[in-house]
Amino acid sequence: MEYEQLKLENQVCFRLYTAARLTMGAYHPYLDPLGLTYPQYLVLLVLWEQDKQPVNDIAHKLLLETNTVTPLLQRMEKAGLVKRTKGKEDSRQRIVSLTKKGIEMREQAKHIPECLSADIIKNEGSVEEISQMIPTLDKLIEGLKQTEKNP
Amino acid sequence: MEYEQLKLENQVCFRLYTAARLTMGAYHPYLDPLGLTYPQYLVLLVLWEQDKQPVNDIAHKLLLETNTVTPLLQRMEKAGLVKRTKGKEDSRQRIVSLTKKGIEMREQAKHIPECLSADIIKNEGSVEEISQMIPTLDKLIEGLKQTEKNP
DNA sequence: CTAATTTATATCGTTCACGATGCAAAAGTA
DNA sequence: TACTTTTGCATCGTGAACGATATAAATTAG
Repeated sequence: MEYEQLKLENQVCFRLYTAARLTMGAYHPYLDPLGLTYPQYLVLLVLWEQDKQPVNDIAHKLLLETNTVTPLLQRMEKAGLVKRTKGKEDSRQRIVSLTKKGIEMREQAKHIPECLSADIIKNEGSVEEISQMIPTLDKLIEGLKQTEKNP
Repeated sequence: MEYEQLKLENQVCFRLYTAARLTMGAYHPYLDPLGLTYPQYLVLLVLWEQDKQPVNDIAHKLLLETNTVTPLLQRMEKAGLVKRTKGKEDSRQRIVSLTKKGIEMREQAKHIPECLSADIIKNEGSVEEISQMIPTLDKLIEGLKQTEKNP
């Protein structure tokens, strides 16, 4: 068959795309009550590890463009989760810091990872098997990061 | 450490999310010249396997909602790739069929899968290793599909 | 020290992705 | 047959994601 490789069934990328979407969906039961979206949750993960970071650092850690992160942070500021202040040394920078609400949310989010693990176990597929993908995904991501740069 | 599990580094989901985004980005060099986006390419994959399908079938195969697929198809119709006609038996249905342009594009897209494989090989990480994720991703997707249904 | 360049962020336009809602056709029920 | 429910698709609003472009501050070059 000449077009065998164009079959959906044979495509890893489609699976990645779908798995990522459905996974984000699996967060809904836990993030909705907190009024968070998944990308907003990711920003909080970054800030919980280290508060007071410029936009660029956050974007870099999430492998996102700043023009994605900026509106995200604006919405999070409006929601009272973070504040954005001008950098002191470099006044081009916007330093993003957690508000009291943003800090406190960590406590409420503490159990989300294990809840998700439990959900995944419940519906077939072990967490171990999924964790085994980590090194491969990391290599894939690392490779694709390079591809972006080299035309 | 109490919040160890909230570290970005320990999260499979973030890797899936990132890998999926970067992978879609890797399609750009091949899809842009054809004037296609990745989801539009996916719709074409579905239609190339079987022409003349109702919106629902396409959405179901891509695991998307119809309210995502409908505007997608409207844009593809405007681009002259598909046409949408009322179903004969069930007039609620919209049957999506390939135009001449949509059919011919298959020939131009034929080599995209191998191009992508080549790109991935080039930047570290073998295709074999990535293909090994397929069964796990399939189980994960199957599990998450169930989770959607059961509250 | 002025001019050109780079950097950090923001804005805009387009395309997904999806929950909520609407609507008309079909199917099921009384 | 009339009525209710379900189904298939569309519309609307919101939040990403990102290319292109803009702007101001910092850096570098001359």
